[in-house]
Amino acid sequence: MERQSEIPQLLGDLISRNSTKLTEADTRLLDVMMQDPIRAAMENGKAVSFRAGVHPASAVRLARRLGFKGYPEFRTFLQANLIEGGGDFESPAARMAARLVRAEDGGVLSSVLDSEIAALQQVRNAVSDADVRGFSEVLRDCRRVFVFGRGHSAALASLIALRLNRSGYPAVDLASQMHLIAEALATLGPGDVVWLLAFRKASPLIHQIRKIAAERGAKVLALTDLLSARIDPAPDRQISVSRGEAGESQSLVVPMTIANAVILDLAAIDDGRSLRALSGFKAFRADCGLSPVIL
Amino acid sequence: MERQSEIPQLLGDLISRNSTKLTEADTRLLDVMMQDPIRAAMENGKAVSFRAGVHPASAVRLARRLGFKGYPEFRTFLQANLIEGGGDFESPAARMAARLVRAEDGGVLSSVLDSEIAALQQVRNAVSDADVRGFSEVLRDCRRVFVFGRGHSAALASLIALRLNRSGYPAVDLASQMHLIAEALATLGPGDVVWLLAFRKASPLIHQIRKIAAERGAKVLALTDLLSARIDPAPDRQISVSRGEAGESQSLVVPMTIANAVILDLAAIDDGRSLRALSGFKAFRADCGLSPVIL
DNA sequence: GCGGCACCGCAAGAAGTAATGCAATGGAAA
DNA sequence: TTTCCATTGCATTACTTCTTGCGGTGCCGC
Repeated sequence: MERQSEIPQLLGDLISRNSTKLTEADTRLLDVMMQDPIRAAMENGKAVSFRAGVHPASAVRLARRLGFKGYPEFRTFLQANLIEGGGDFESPAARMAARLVRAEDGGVLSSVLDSEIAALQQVRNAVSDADVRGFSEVLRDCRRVFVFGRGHSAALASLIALRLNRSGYPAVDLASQMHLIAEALATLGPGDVVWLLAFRKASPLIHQIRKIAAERGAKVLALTDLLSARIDPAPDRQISVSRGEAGESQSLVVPMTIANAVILDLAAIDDGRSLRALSGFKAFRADCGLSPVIL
Repeated sequence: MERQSEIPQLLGDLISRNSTKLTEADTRLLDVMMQDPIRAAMENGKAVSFRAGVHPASAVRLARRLGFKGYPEFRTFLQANLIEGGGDFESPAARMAARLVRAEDGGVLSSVLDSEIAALQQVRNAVSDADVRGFSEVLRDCRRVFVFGRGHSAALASLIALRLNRSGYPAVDLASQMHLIAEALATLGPGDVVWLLAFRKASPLIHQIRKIAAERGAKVLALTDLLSARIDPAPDRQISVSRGEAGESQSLVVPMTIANAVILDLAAIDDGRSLRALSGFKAFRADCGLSPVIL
């Protein structure tokens, strides 16, 4: 099949090449397709031809006329066009291949960078601004925050608690207070928020804490990967991100970035509370009289 | 079907709503879908399940578990989500416009992602594989590691210490042991390594610790940004990176990624020591008899 | 260690989609 | 006007995709 050697890169190209032999029905079909290429690439021949007001058989014949073996092959072409042309959306396979090539000639660093960047790119698809806003709204309206994570997530939990405190939101890192955890949970009530972090394996403690929060009417935020997404009862707000490539990514880059976005968004919706607290903290540190060694 | 009155606007939403009943196969499928929602919306159940490495039947069952009548209805939902909400793959121009609109009305997430990705890209120019290797070699040949960071860096320090320990390198996070810091430093000697972390403002403690390490013949690694790069006397190895735009990027993404690269590189040059320790740790956790609540 | 339970893959059957032979319509040339 | 040809729509056939009952397997609680 010589078409392979000269696959038109665009639908428009393809049309102009064959414009002489196009019929009335073909035109109607292509018109509909050009108006909404996304739908065209997703729908099946029957649906497209219905929208074009022609018989499904015409869609098949158009595909063949354009040089494809059948309609499915035509649709595959449309899809490939969209995905490739889409800029950020290389196919995962292509991305993986690129990474392997780079990993071969480069060292560890560039391959780590590649995989972190790819993971961050994927966040665009997996997490919406509404998700972030959901978290920040809950935080804005709460009295106290308890952050909890075990293992690697513990580091992230302490960072989140630190940043929330500096933004004027009373936050406690439960993991660093394990010996006081019962006391902390005992005072939990409506108006409090528990922010859970779980990756790769949700600690049983996570579930117990979630249960206690439910009983006491505290809200629950959960930032997890898909492996740890099962929390019962479901958190009030949850953001689940892909755990990335098959490789055991130990990285906290993605969740940390999401947490950063939440805290930044919080500052955008709390009428200056965060900003005031931050500058207050700065001033305090400057002239509190404490030794700089301690700070 | 009452689902119609409350159709979740996003796949993520839908996952968190049903997160409790998701199975292993479901997770694999959703993972693949989240990584490339466009493909997922276009492909049929068979293709998606193949990419996820599960049986097509699992795709159907996932769809039903999520509340759809069957897989086709699930795919229709995915498509609808993309068309109205995402705009993730309109023409490049349209996408750019959409991004601007989103950024204007507060799309914090994507701007955070952009700046983190840009910061990671810069690392390629600022840090070489030789720098990474320099760190990992020092770590490989040392007896003990002391990691130190204040403020935000403290979270990173604890993460580094945790990972080094799991890799079989005795490491202590000094910041979490502030009350014992004198005792720890008192035993410092040749063969020990101090890994310093400093960003935006090097704590005076950093300099004192560096001085003590010099007197006692311990090696010093420093991971800093350019503002905190002046440590006297100079560390044995130092990596200085820009943490992103001039804006007050509080993010630890860049240093964390470099630390990850170092630890990964360490595993590549220590003849299996890291790998053995990691699998040893895994085995220990599995049958040490300790309550999983603690771990 | 033994039942009970949930999950997964398999494979047969059901549903839906695509392809093709055939007849009807409409237009152009003889 | 008649004939021929292209194109469309319909209906049937062929094919792909989806669904579902069944048996094997692993895990948890007893």
